[in-house]
Amino acid sequence: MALEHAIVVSLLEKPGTGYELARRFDRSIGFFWAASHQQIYRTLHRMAADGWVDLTEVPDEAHRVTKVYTVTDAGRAALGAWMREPSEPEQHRSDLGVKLRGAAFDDPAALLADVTGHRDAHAARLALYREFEERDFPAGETLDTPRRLQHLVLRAGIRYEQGWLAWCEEVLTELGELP
Amino acid sequence: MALEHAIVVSLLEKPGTGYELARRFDRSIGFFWAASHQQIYRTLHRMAADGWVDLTEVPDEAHRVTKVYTVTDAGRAALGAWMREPSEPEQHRSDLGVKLRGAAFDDPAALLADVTGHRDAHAARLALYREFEERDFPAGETLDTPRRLQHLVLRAGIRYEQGWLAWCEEVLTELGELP
DNA sequence: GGTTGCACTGCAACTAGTTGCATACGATAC
DNA sequence: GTATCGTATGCAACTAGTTGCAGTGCAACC
Repeated sequence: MALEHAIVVSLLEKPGTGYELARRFDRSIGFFWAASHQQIYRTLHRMAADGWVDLTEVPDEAHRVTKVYTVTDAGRAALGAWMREPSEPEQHRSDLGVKLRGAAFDDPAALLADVTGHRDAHAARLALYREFEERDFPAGETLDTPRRLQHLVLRAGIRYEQGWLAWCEEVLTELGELP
Repeated sequence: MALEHAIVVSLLEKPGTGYELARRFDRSIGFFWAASHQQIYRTLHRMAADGWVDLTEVPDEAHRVTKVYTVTDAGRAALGAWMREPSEPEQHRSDLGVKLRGAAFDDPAALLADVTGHRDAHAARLALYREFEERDFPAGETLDTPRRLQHLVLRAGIRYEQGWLAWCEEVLTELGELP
């Protein structure tokens, strides 16, 4: 499991509240590790109990008390230990894969709408990632280590979306050619 | 959720016992939808209660009673209904992504072993998929509809592994170039 | 003839993730 | 002035998935 670790990394990059974390998980980090706000709040409680994070109650601009979390040395050590452990190769689960095999017992054309939707979603996300790449990691520029690491993560997202997009196109072509 | 649906598809392809299903999920179907035997047994019970499958107790070669499951009309109808529903675009979760961003606060070289392991795992799986493709879907041969659909599913696996493999290589190169 | 291995089924307890709701405050909309 | 929206935190109940264990019975090993 890596939600704890993803939270540690995000808080090392910048301390923040549960709500802020939830928003980061809707964007940057969330592109390779999704989590809902309920999950985040619950995990933060556990992490605080385990001593991975400290919290300070801080009034925000609207004078309401919010809880700002910071990583402790213990949390950082736990991250280091986890980074040195081997992890499982990524495993994909594909609804469309199941549906395609199911289509042998039904009408393959019934899948056109869903595959088209996936293609569009992957295309949109790919476009977004490419924008990030152009904006944050322009070619020919020398980047420092943290930026190069961030770029690598974005590269994974780009390759991932490219792969699915190309596959969706392939499926649409094939489905169109079936009797 | 698609475990029920994946089981329906597998049982439509060929009726079988829970154990046989578990083995199929270790191979073919499992390449795009993993499930443990405990999950499968539990789900089969629920599906039988819901009338999606029928079971007949059949003695195997060793005269022990095993339960062979077959899809009912209701199960088949449920599959058809699900196939017509839109599904979520696939979402990836990557331990390595988290680790790479974490490496900014630690030693990036500590990741070399893990990334190498992922590269090897993806390369091995890609080789396996390519073997399947050459064996079952030789180029230039005309295939019937179910086979073409199966081939498309395998193509997804090939593209997926290619993508991750290329990314791992990219990461290893970059990590080697860091100060 | 005991051990090991595999086919086969399953329970119990756990962790992870989802869904739906509740609450509270300030700002902006109309 | 009240309705609605965004920030912020959280509980409760559920579904999904994992881990560890346990039992039966055949076959083959040696």
